[in-house]
Amino acid sequence: MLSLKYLQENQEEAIKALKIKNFDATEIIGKIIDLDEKRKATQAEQDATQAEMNSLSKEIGMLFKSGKAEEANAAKAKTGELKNSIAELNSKQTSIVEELNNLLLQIPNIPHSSVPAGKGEEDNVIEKSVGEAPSLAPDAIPHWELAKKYNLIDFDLGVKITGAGFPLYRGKGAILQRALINFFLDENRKAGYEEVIPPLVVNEDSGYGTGQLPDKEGQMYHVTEDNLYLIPTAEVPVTNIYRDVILKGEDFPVKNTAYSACFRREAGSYGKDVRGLNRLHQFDKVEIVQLQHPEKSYEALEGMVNHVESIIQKLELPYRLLRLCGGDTSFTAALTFDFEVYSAAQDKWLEVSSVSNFESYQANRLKLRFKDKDMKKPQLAHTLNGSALALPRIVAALLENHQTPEGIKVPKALVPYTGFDMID
RNA sequence: GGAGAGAUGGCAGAGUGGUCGAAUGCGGUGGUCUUGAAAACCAUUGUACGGCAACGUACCGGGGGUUCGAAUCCCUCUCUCUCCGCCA
Repeated sequence: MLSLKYLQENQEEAIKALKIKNFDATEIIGKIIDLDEKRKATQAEQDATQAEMNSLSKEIGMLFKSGKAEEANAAKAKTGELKNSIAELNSKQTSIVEELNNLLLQIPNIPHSSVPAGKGEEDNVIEKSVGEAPSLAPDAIPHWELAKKYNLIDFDLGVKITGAGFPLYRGKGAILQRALINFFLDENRKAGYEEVIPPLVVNEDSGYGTGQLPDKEGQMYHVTEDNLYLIPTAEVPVTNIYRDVILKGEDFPVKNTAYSACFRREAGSYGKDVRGLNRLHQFDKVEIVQLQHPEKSYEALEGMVNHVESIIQKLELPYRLLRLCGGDTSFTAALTFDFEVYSAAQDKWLEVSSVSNFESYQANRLKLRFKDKDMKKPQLAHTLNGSALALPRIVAALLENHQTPEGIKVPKALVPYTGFDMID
């Protein structure tokens, strides 16, 4: 969420910038600023009353100690009224703060000045397009058929065991998964990211910390018995490492990478987009997370984009880089770049990575701050994350783009990890 | 699953109803001394909100209660540890 202070100091600017995200903030920001005035006034009144109460209590203690029981009891009589008004002010304050918070949570992150206006996918800006779609044989087939042909993925068995969207990888298909995970982790480690293996299940606090709760509650699998949630991405447990943390300035940059299985209910997605590996309930992903000094977060974003790009290049896949427009940038991001890989057999672009700078939007809710020696008060850090990379669509693109009449060619960089150079 | 113990500042650890935002030790920061460092000594060292400031208010795992007054007493939840059981 945005900080109150920012909104107070930059009201006009914020309203203008949020229009890029097609969000009219005029009314809500006005309400917030009014409410905060109320909050301050009520707080001041409450503090003063409490101060009076405190000193009266102290006095009573002294009186009792010095044996003046009568005076003490007289003073006691006065406390009842104070007590009532404190309770009253307190409940008033609680509801003001609650309302204020609710409103704050409804405002999306301010988009970066370079975010283009636009309504949806079609307005995203293609930053670059690299590599050419391979000229496939006329009988080229989509990955779900390739997966069957070479016995790599058994979707039917997944349905039998669990349900749709939970594929079973086998043989070279399973090895390919493991190879990709290790390849990605190694690449990330070489780029300075510390590897972590986080829990795959998180508690409510963590869900709120990264903003999955309360708004996206329905998208996560919920273990009601223990009130825990299956993670939709490693971003959740990894970013929550830093919840309620105050870093030192010299700790930056903090760089973590994690492989995890990801679980998404994907309630409401049906149809041809869910064919094969395009959209799953359980999938594998290697994530990168960075915490940065506010002055350096955009430099870091660029570094992350370049890093992800280098991995895709090593996989020998044709890709393009998109700068998301306001309408397609997520609620919490300030600037997002998407990588899409071309699937020749499906004749469509598949999103394989999304790299975003959240600036202090996530950090504010997480209470992730840093403090330099010369700083009086802790300041919010910037958080960034990206997929490096998500497996299913990479696998789909690898199978489809590298298919030959003899079999599927494994990219050179991956061979040391798979132990074979051809799937046949 | 059963029985018990516990949760206090960056860490360790005192504090069982008022003078406690909290002793003490360690750590951190600044300084004195030193050619430099170490040691020693001195000072300082939580977060949030309000206020130009002085200062005020809140926070001793979370929530609720008793009381004029709660870190301290009561209830409840969560978590951690120990033992037993079960088990990868």
